Amino acid sequence: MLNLEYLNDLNEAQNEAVSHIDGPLLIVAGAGSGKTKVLTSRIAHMIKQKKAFPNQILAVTFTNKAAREMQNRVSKILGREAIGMTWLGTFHSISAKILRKHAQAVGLKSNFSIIDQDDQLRLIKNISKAENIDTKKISPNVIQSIIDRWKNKGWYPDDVILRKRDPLEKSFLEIYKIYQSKLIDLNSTDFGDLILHCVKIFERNKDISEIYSRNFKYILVDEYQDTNHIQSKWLLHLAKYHKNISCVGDDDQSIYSWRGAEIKNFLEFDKTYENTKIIRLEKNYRSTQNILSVASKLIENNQSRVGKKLFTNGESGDLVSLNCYRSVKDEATDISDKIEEYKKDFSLNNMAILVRAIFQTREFEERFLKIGIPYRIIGGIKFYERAEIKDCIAYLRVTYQDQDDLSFERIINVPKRSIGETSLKQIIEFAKKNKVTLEVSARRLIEKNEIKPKTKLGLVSLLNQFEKWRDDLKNKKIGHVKLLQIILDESGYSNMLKNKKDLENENRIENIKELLSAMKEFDNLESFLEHVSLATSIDKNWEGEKINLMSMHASKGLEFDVVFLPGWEEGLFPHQKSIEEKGEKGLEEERRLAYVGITRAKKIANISFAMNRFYQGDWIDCIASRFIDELPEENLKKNNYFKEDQIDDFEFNQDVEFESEIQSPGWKRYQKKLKSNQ
DNA sequence: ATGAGCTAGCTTTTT
DNA sequence: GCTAGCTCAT
Repeated sequence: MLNLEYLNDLNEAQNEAVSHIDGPLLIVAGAGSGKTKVLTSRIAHMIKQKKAFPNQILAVTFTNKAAREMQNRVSKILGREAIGMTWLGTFHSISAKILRKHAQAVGLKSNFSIIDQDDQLRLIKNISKAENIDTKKISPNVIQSIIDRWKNKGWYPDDVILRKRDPLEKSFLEIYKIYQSKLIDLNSTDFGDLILHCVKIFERNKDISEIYSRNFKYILVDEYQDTNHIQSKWLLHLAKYHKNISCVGDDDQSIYSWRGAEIKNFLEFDKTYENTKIIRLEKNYRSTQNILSVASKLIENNQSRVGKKLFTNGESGDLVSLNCYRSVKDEATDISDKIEEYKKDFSLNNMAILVRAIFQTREFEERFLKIGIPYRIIGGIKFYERAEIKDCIAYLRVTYQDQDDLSFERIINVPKRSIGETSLKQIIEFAKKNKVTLEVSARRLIEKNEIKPKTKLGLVSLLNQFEKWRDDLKNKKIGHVKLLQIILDESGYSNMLKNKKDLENENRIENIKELLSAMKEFDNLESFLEHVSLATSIDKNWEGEKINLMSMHASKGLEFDVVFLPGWEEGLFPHQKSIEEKGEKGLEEERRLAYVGITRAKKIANISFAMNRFYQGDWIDCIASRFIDELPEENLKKNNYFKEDQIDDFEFNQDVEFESEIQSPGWKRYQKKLKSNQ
């Protein structure tokens, strides 16, 4: 007897979406309409109905978190049957998996390194230096974004179509050419390559693409509105044989166009795939009617959208608060007072302050520190992007993959080995001339006795250590955790940290300890390095009771009982830059961001703005965001400051005492400590 | 080879 | 106002 219990739990539209298994399907899923539930139930349904084995289902997400969540929820429904979902993961992780099997088809070895944005930038800087490009005229950041854009379009350097208008593009292309061949030399890929190489392999080797497209009987894609051109092409290849592709998304929540996302993929899905069935999930299970009405009215101001009407059977709930404050400090103060109130009914973990720009969190941090509300900031510097962590990874990579010049360069003089800029330049020049890796170059130069004596000492010992660590890894079969400990001790890295006793270094040591413990989760160095390349954070449980501070972008996919949305001021939200750069399109994306923000709230939403803000060194007067005029009056309750006379009474009053308190070293230390503990 | 001193730029950041 | 990144001096 089939256990179809999971179907009972669904509403009509959801049920239809789950049961419609064959053929292309587009699920337009509004905020809080249970899209993850539908996706996971679909997978369960396919397996239960014996439509496919777990390894014949491809399920793609954008984030590791979403992938993990999906895996967990499928497992919950299926139990043991869910084992073997080998193709559930992010675009990048699945691409990496495919690419490792066929690496030689694009000139790589299967143990290639995956570099992040930081390394990308370093590589571009190196190239610019070598090619005598003035980085002031052509900034590496710009080059990087252009290269990414080209890769998102599916262009290798030879495919690039230049726009005549822009004469600079020609030099960008030159750099791109060098950059790309350099990556191959380094046996490395960047994030864009993972997907681009796959698509190129599929295009050039029909036999390979057929293996995969035949295997994937069913394909499911989450957050489809965020896919870019190359990702949609990637999907097209993989869906070619069975054409059973279902995509879930919400055009109203497309907020990553600056990452190359094209809503076009979503809006034109039914043109790309013939006989597409479209199902709308419009029943919202998350928010109260008032919150939903405010969000819906706002988003109706957007022109380019599929259009859907969200509804709920839930109660109307509290009116959405709309508050005007004299200054940002008043805003922070009043919000913290409200938090104290709400704390009686809700857990701090279920409250969030969502901001447009991350600097806005500062005002709240100061306030929370002052009155002792515990908080955590989500976002900011990612764990694996911290310098000390990247150093560790670089050591491991050099040991594992000797072509990785970027890692070599990173750690060659960390800790200090008297290998200065001149010596490094010498090594780089020689490597370039003889087309060898930096490591080989260094070895040759030593043989030829062309390195300064003092430098030679440090360099020889480092190179010998590489040999030793590789022997530890390959022949002595020392585990990866132990290996890193050995490396840190023998390289002098541990001593370097221990000798400099300040708070920052203590944090670094803590972070490395955390890294070591995270490494234990992996079977071997190989799988750990793969994880590191594609992950950004070590998943920590939300320890303790803390209110959450994060950007609206970071809040996508999350929900909270109580949500505060401060700083709704023209210029900040919608952000000036966004409108300047992308005009009406930019404005609509900002509005979608507002929509995402509001719809995070389950029970209580507080929108606010300040009339005065200290911004980039100046006090500036602010006016309410145009979005505020777009909110429906009947669902709002406004505070007193909306009354004229109150505004006239307003007297500017800068709190000097507080300012001096902020700058005290003790405060900074305290803040640093709190930040590192979150 | 390190640090003081100056300048430019300052949105978001799934991988 | 803050800070990263660079230059120039020691």
